[in-house]
Amino acid sequence: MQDIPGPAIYRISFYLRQLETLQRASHETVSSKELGKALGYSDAQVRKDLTYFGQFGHPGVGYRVEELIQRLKKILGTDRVWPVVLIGAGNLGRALMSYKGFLRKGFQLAAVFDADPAKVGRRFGELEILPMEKLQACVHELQVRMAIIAVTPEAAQSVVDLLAAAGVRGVLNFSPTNLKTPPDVYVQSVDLALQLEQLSFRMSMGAGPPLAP
Amino acid sequence: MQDIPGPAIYRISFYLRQLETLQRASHETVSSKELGKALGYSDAQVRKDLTYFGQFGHPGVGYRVEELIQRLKKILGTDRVWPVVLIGAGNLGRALMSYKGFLRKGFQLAAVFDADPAKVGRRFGELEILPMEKLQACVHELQVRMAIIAVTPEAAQSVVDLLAAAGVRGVLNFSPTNLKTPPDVYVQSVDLALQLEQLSFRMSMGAGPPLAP
DNA sequence: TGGTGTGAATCCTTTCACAGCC
DNA sequence: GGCTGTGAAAGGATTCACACCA
Repeated sequence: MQDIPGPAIYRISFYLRQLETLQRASHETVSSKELGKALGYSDAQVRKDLTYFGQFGHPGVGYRVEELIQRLKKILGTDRVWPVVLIGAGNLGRALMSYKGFLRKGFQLAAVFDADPAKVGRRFGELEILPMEKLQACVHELQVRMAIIAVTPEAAQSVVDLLAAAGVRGVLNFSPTNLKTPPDVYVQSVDLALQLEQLSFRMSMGAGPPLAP
Repeated sequence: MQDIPGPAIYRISFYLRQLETLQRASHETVSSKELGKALGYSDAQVRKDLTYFGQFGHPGVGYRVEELIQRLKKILGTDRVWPVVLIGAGNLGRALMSYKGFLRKGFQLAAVFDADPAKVGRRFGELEILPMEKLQACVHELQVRMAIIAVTPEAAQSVVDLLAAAGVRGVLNFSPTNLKTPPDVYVQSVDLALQLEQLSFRMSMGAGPPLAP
């Protein structure tokens, strides 16, 4: 597979999300023009993006919704269920524990950990909060490759080090800090307050049209 | 102000975050090289980004941390406190209600709304959950320009329409759906499950280095 | 020496435009 | 007619390299 623009990979997720909406509305096929319009991209952009990964379209017809969904899931690696561990059972962590959207996309919270002894042992639905000492064994046992971090920024680096050592290869980080990892561990960060800051900037500028994402 | 690359605006937020970390560690000045290294950017990138907004550096010295923080805050519009309303008091919404990071960046939750009568009236700390009927009046009264949406994807579009009509100009959307707004309303979306999906993709590809954000 | 600011050059991404297919 | 896939062209963003400054 040659090299694919970073933004295109991001858009693939949006195509999939929109296709699932179309599927619920019983659309059998969709053209690059329709798909693009729904998401604010050009038709050429849609076609180019999709052909980075293969030839999924049918000339004169468009793309078959069901077929394209299956293909994109395979590309994104969500054609199966991934076990995920969550570190940090504070306000945000607990909200993530009961967030339905993860399972819908094929991610299952397998275990939750927290360093605070006061929290360890408490149950939320299926899940009991475990002490950090059990992290390594759990990751090995359940073959966990992905983790979500929702701890304080001060603790985040040491947690990600632990995770990397235990064999985790991908981390979704909600702590507002930059994490250093070996090159074989991929970190995706979401800083909630930073998102509001971006909003504030666009508005201070006079809220024109959205610039590049 | 001429046109600034979209990614650069995003990086400005990261520069600010890193500068605040440096400030806490009592650094007086920082060079573009140091700042870039901490965040994984080149020194040229840092200088180019900053000069889109003005000339903040001191040749031979670097950038003065305190000074640059003030300048960037002004650029991002966070040199003051913005009142923000939150719509949706489900799991995620309640976590956001008590998220400390917002206030630290100059965003204050002014009110919370939910359509569910069972939730209306319940208190969390300072905040009481209000019925949707009070939204319009509240936005006017408190001069609210920004909102956070944490409702179901089905409800999100009608909520954003309400907000736009009430005068809100910026929306941070946590619902996994595409929102249509007039061009003077800016929407910043965060799809939590989509973030995991991106992680899954990178890992399926063999978890190379992070591509463009 | 150590550092910024910046035009020029390079690199990457998106759009255009059209051949080919249903 | 409608639509995809794709090489070529255009448009943006990043890096280079150097003038200039403390």
